[in-house]
Amino acid sequence: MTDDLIPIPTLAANAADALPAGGLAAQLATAEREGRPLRIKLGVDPTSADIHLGHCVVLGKLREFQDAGHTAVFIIGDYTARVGDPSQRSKARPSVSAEEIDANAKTYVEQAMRILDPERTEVRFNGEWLGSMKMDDLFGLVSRSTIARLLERDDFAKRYAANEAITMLELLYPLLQGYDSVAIDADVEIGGTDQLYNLLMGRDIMPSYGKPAQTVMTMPILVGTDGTDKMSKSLGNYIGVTDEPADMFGKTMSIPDEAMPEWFRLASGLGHAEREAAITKLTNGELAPNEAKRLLGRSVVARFHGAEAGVAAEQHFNTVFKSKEVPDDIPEIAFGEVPVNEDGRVFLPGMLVEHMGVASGSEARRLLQQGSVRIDGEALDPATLELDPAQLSGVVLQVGKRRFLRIAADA
RNA sequence: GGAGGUGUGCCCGAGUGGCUAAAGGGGGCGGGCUGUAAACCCGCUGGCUAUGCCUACGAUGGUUCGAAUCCAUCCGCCUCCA
Repeated sequence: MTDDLIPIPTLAANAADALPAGGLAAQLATAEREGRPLRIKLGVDPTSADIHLGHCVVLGKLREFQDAGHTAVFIIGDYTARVGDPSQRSKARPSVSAEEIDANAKTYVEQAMRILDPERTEVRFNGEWLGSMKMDDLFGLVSRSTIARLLERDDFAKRYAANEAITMLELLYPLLQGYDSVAIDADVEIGGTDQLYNLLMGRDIMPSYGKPAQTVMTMPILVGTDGTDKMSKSLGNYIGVTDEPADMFGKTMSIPDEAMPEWFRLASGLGHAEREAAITKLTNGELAPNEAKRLLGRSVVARFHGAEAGVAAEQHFNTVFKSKEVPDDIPEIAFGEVPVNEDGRVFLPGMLVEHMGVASGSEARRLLQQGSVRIDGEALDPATLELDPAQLSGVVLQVGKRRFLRIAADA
């Protein structure tokens, strides 16, 4: 990854790979000499609206390039989203409607700008060139590859071997994505390691369109909060960029210790030197695991909500989980909002569903039976289904460890 | 055009006529423990103001006292041969 003559200090430091060897270094040197920023491509498919820490790995890398003076070309695959990237489809590919795609694209860009520098970002939609592509051009494009070449791709090969369906459309996907690089004159393309094949396809076809082949950089895939699977919304092991600070911190605390180094490198948002220092200290015992994880949690929160929010989130965590006390910043309702039935009593399952985010009355009954409903810290008798409203005046109602509701006193 | 496979709860997956709100696992939730919303242990896990009632095994319609299980038709998904 590093050239003997031209070292790349940090841009490739946490990357999984940068191809071809020395390619990036040469480009950086040329850019420097000519005073021209490189065009760094990142393509995303807006198949889901919200982005999470996993997406932020590549976005963060893109930001690093921006900070080094280069131009980010952020491609929204509004057109390719209709095809569906096969690498994201191990089983059923959720088909997304055009309206959804547009809506997703909007929030996606919005959220990505929390990481990227808008001043140095060019946002493009690939429908711009793919949507108007003529049959002739498409034929020209598809003739640049072969079935054998496409089937080299690992997940195609696996699915083919496992007798799973591969549609023609999916087969086309890498070519379309590769064409994006032609359309926007990419110098470098960034993506997750799962995108390697697609990135290389862009590199492959560019010369035949008379463009210099892009170099590619892949970033490792971030594991989710469970520490095993790739972070994804559908697995529920994610931290969303719009999550509340307390949630971000808590979810970070829940990752397995073994995942910490990787999270420092890919998710913390810390600079190269800082994150490596933390990992070293963690490894040699200078930094206790608990402290390391707290640092990680603060860093993650700080990345999206600012440093003070990171500290506050840690304090909130201490209150709720260490001292098991009621935090200050909890939702509150007026006494009049407490639902009362014809007999003038409070039906607890209804109350919990209405105000505490419990999924159903049956679920609420279960929680009551398990003794997880508390009033001012005191567990309710499992048999209790109804209460006198007066018993809820000016109390804190709690379900489980982290759902709280303050009820104002009766006036 | 022909042959075959398959469709079960959030997911995977057992179940070939009653004991099935449906084994087992995962996930989730709750409790305990803990530096931790980790690991581990235990419990719960369709809905309904509820000692009962309703809905549920791709869909519809049948057979039967009784169906996820049998029959018919249809729909979806997958593979192979041509």
